[in-house]
Amino acid sequence: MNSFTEENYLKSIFKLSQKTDNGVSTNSIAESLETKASSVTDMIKKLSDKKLVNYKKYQGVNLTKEGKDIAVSIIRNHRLWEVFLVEKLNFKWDEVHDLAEDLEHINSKKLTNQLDAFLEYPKYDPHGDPIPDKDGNIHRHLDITLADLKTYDKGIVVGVKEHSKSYLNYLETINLVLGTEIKVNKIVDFDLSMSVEVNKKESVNISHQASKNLIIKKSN
Amino acid sequence: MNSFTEENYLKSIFKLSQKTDNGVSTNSIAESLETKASSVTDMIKKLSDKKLVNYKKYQGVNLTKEGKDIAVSIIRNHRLWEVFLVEKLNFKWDEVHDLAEDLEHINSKKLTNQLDAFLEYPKYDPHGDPIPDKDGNIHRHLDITLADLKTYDKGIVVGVKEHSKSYLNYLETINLVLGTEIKVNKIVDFDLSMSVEVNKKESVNISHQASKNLIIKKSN
DNA sequence: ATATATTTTTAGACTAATCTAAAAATAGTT
DNA sequence: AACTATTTTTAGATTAGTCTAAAAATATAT
Ligand SMILES: [Mn+2]
Ligand SMILES: [Mn+2]
Ligand SMILES: [Mn+2]
Ligand SMILES: [Mn+2]
Repeated sequence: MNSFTEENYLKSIFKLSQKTDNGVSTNSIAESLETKASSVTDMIKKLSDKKLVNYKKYQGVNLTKEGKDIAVSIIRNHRLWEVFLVEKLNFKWDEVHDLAEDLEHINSKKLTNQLDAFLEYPKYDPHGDPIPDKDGNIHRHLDITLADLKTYDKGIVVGVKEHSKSYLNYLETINLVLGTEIKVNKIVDFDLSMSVEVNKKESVNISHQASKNLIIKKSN
Repeated sequence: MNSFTEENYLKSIFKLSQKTDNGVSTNSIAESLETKASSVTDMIKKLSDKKLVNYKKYQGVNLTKEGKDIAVSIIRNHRLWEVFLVEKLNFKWDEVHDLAEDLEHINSKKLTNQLDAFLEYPKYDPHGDPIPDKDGNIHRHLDITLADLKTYDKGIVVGVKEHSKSYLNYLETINLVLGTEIKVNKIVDFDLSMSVEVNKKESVNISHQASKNLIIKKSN
């Protein structure tokens, strides 16, 4: 089987490959895994020997079908466990990621599928990220953020692009959790900060930094 | 923190120390972990440096308070996860041990305690083994096995001393699962095999090998 | 008490994953 | 096209955990 380390590389390469058309660069992997480029090169060779990535020196890597399947199944595990922790064990959405990083490596198709059934086949995790189904299909949200909206646009909060505790905590204090209805009341052209109506009540001020990480489903 | 490997050594030493009054021998650890004595010696030194075991060369080891606490918490995790898998995810009692071997190393007090609460504070795991509570207290069954009973003794199956798939499967085929009422009808003095009445109905024949691994609570 | 058998430890080597420092390849700039 | 900067790879070392083979300590038997 594959080690935890190998699985983390595959997951990282999968996520990075969605942000680029070319191969995934050695440095970008190193950065995302907080390791050194030389370590990445070594691991890439290993994954290449195992036919989990396609690799030509200096050209970056791409996942093979098999490598991608493994990556997606780990992401599926991660997000299902996050749902479990929040829905069944009363964790908050800002507390589950690190635990899921460990739990995602428990390798059992039966466990994953039974957990999925137990949770009644959730489509999204506590951060709005889509959960790949049994066959690896992922239904992504349209990539519209609060920062993309115009004055008087309305919508519903459906996800976050930034998963740090501080950001999630902040959102909670201003009531911008998943499912919240919002309406843009004003956009300050100087710094692109916004005044946003939350659940038809209070207006809150939100920086561009914050608004561009909040995924919205426009509601007309 | 401690690695998976260190945790497995601690767990193994804890279990072995319950079967002996002296220190736990290097060879017994090696056997239980399916490794070599030389590897055990190395690891013991490491655990000793970390003050998790007391060790004098050639004298065997004993857990320190801290080492014991870690071992017990891992056993607590293991057994809670087994309950979860059986009660919530519809696993059979012979399918859960290997998964629990991995899950037990997920290290989070909060996770463990929330899981315990979610399962409504179970006292025993699917094999009848006692689950240590939050403070590490373990309420063991009296160590009476079916093989200890006399003719016409009655009792209830409350646990197993052997956890192999083949034994658990066999018990299921003859309906000797946890909670089953039994009565000893006959003991063959030649091979100590028994004829046992199960749930006041069928009588089954059981070898000594099988009966001495079944833990019974005598019912008068 | 001495010889023999068993257990435990040491010595030295191997693998996976990592690192630093240096070399090689690629990309960007004048 | 030539120089410079950046990225990637290589070379060599390190650490955790393991192994085999041999040495040392302890236990058992005569
Ligand atoms: Mn996460
Ligand atoms: Mn998530
Ligand atoms: Mn078990
Ligand atoms: Mn058990």
